[in-house]
Order: sequence, then C-alpha cells, then structure tokens
Amino acid sequence: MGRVVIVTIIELPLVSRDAAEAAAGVAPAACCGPLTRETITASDAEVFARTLKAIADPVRLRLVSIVAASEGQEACVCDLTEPVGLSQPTVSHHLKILTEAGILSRSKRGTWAYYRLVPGALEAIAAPLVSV
Amino acid sequence: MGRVVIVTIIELPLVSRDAAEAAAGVAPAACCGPLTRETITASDAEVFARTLKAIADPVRLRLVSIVAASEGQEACVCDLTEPVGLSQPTVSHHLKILTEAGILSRSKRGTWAYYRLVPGALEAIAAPLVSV
DNA sequence: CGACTATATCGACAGTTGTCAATATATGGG
DNA sequence: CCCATATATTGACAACTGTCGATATAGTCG
Repeated sequence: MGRVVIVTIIELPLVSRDAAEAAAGVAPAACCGPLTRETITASDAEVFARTLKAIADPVRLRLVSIVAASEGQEACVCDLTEPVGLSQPTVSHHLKILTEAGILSRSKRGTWAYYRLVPGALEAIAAPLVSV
Repeated sequence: MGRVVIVTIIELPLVSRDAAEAAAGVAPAACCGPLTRETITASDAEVFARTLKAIADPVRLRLVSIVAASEGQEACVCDLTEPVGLSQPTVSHHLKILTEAGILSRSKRGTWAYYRLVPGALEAIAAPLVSV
C-alpha cells in the first residue's frame, strides 16, 4: 500500500526568546498540549480558536503563503493587493488580523510596510493538532 | 536557551486506504504542500480554509478533544452536551460540521450516535502549516 | 511648504455563524 | 402498536465577518 511519510521536526522556543524574535512579533508559544492527549480547557480552546480563525480564511492563507515564499521572506502591501485581487484596504485589514494573531510581523521602512512571517508561528499553531 | 523539540511522524495513506479507514470517514489527505515553500493556489486555499474553519471554534475544539480523550476514543451526543454546556441541537450542529469536514466520523448504534476522531485528520490539517 | 504615494482607518452593507426553542425522525421496550 | 428516549432538522435572531469606497495619516521628494 502506497504511503507518504512526513517527518516533521519542530523546535519551539521554551523560555528566553532572543531579541530578534521578540522584535519580530509576538512570541509563538503553543497555547496548549495536544488536543488528543488531555481535553483542552474552555479558556485554552478560546485562545487557540482565536488564532486558528486568523488563518482559517482563503485570502489570509494566500497572504501568509505569498509573504513566506517572497524574496527575503517579506512583502509590502503594494506587492500583495494584485496577487489576491482585492482592494488595498481589504488587504490591510487581513494583514492586521494576521499581525494581531502573531502570525505576521510588520516593520515600516519609509512609506512602505513590510510584512514577514513570525518564525515558528505556524508550527505553534500546528503543535496542538499533532498527537505527540 | 531552553527548547522543546517536537518530532512528528505522520503517515498519510496515499492510494488504497483500507476498508476500516474508508468506513471511518473521509480519508484525510493534506490539501496542499507546505504554505511556506510554494505559494498556495487560490482553490487550494479555499479548500484548506474550509477545513480550518471547521476546527477554528472553541466549542468544536473542545468536542474534538473530549471525543479523542474519551474511553474507547468515542462519545455519543449525550456525553457531550453537559461538558460543553450547550443545548443538544447546538452540539449536534457542531458535530455535523466536524463530520462533514472529515475530522470526526459518526456511527449509529441503536438510538445512540457515536462520534470518533478520524485517524490522521488533525495531522493532515497540521501538515501544510509545518515548514517541511 | 506642497504635491505625491503608501498605508491605515472608518462607515456601510451583505453574507455567514452560533445559538436556542420547537419540531421531526428514528429506535428500542413494553 | 404506542410510548419513551436519543438525535437531527428547521426557523429565527443576534453577532460577527469580509468587502468596498471614502477618507485620514504619514512619509518622500521637489
């Protein structure tokens, strides 16, 4: 029987995150243990759901993907409106949601706002889903 | 610097899934490659977002967690209403969404409907989030 | 300064979502 | 066959969400 085996190694910063990471955005710490081991608490579920909602949108998935796959792993708003085919305010709105969720970080240089993927953010989201 | 290393081995059925798995629910195949490697297509993003939306809810996260951590990895609706503190129709509604997303499977025995976690479903959701 | 550009915020509006009460649909037992 | 119980469906409603056009803010370059 054909199988594809995916091996993932995730390193999550445990305590002292370094300066670069702190500057880059909110530290991505997993909200909770694996869902399937012990039952998640109501408040942890609330927190985790909020983060999941941030990426659970087709446009935001594409934005994250485009940013991550960009030259230098960063992109400005002007680079993003055309690929997703939405207005500039709408793209800014989505980027704000992603930034507030700690998935993207924003750094302004001149007139431009550059967004980049917070290292480890996606892995922190994935962590509670995988059964150890 | 303290670090926790998470090693995940995910086996996704590639072609001929066995009978038990087929009966248990929709086969959980990852929708797409890692987000950060190549940019996800619009339609793949649509599909992946639909699945993410299914778990991106505090109640549904708890339902999945309770079911997975239950005796025999299954639970009926009557076991679930009290823990989440919602009405029976509302719980049934959430369970339907999770089932249609291929995360839970439903098997009716007598008057009771037993829900269980589809093996590999959560890992399939996590897969595109982890950077290879 | 003043025009130009990039981005963010605001207000509005349609569409979706989570919830419940009421009701419908099984299923098993006397 | 009818009742009791477990679950699903329906309809309604408030709350949230994604989108846009208009406008505000802020930085750049003459």
